[in-house]
Amino acid sequence: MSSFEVKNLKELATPVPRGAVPGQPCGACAVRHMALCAVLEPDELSEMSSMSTSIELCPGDPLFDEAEPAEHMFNVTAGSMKIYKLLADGRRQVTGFLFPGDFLGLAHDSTYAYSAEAVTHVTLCRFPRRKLEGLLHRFPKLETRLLSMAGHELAAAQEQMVVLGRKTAKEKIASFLLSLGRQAARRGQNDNPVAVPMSRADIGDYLGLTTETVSRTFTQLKSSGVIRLLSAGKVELVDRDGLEALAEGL
Amino acid sequence: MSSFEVKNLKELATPVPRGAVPGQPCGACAVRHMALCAVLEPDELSEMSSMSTSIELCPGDPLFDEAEPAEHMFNVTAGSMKIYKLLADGRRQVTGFLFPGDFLGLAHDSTYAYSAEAVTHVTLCRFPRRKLEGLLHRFPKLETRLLSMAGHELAAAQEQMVVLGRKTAKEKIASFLLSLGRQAARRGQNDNPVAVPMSRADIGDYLGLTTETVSRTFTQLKSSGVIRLLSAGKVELVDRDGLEALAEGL
DNA sequence: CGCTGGCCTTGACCTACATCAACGACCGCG
DNA sequence: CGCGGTCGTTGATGTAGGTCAAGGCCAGCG
Repeated sequence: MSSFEVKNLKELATPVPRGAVPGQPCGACAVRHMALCAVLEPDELSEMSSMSTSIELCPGDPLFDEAEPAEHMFNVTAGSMKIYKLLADGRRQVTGFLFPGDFLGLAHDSTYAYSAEAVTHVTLCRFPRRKLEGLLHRFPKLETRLLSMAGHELAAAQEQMVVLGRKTAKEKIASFLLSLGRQAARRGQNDNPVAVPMSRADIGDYLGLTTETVSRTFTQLKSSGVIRLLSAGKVELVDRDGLEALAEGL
Repeated sequence: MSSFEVKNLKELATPVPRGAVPGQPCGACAVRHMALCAVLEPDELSEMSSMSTSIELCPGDPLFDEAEPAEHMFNVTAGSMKIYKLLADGRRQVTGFLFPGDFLGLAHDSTYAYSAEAVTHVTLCRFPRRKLEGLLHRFPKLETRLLSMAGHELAAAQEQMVVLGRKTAKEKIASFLLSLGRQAARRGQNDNPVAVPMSRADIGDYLGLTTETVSRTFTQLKSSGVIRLLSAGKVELVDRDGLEALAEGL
């Protein structure tokens, strides 16, 4: 059994409905109700499905790089990804983590505005950009849906600016854990213990901290009893109210 | 002559085409080609115009507050605004500055996700949210346009995350000045010297710094000869290449 | 079954920026 | 014309978090 398949099985072993099984039609997709395509009727869906390809990535695999021509758009169906931007000297800012149902590839000009890379084993639907844009025009409700998703992302981006610009390390980590929990709950997954599939380095690059500070802050929260660090990247939120107070600096 | 009118005259005295004159039809609007309504035909435009009201604000006037029911959407036609979020203890993060042509009021649920306040004297078009949403559905190209504007904002938000999370004070200020210049150029205004209408405190709250650090960094950039501080909130970018190098940390 | 290479954690030290405080410039106002 | 308030600048000092360095833990592999 190859290492790839082991990883795959691990993913599938989680107790939660996962995304599209490659080769299966969209109708069976576990994340359709959260994804862009949630608003489509069966016949419209099959049209959208006919222009999509299923993609799989292993942890660390890049999906695309910043400034590359944006020829595709994607929908995450299982696993988690990170998107990030780099400075010339290698400093990195992770601008978001993506989970099943999330859309990926909105580019305001013809190139990607950020790089995207798999955090866990990931499956995605891939759409040729041009074709999907055509579909958006033929099905305005798809465009409405995308606008609403973009509005969500914009609000999340502004919230993240507050975290980056005005919160302390402890507040940042507390906010991060709560936000992971909320996102998991929205997808109908376990939000306690919450899955933290990304590395300390990724978390640091998301919150504007170093891995050392992330690590220290985790142990600090653990020592004060508001969280417990479990194995396999799970964190138990022991005192959610306390965590919420910490996140707001109260 | 009231102080309000004096301020108004000051605004109008700038050498650049300003926004809508209250009472004038949209057809005469100086920022229409950059605004949401750019894509409408004259008859469609008059329909949109018929649901809009013209609004004026003096510096410091609030337009709406975070968490307030989002009953309107707006289009800035002249002047500049700031949008921001507050933490419980009063820490503030300015998430953006808005200029003529910018759209304002995208709320993902029924309440505003941030507060908005005038920086200079400002004029806006105000649309009832429900009516504008109806128009979006009747004119899908309006929705396409809004989606494209949201994509721009999303890209800008991600760029700002890099600034907040990974740049030093000097890099932040350099990036900020260049970004102000680019935005001014896009609106066809002077980008050198660039207008910096907001206070040091606002800049600090935008960049995740204190007013003291903003001030010190300005004088540092001035001393090293890359900028000159002129009167009336103008900054001359003496060495734009140098500033660009600084902004990227080179 | 011991080696190797990622991650994560912990410790000692340092620095960029915050904080606290004073003061100058400007402006509308009495 | 002198007064008070706001805003910006500058200086002295403090500190949160960065940097540098050393192990610890664990999984995959020879």
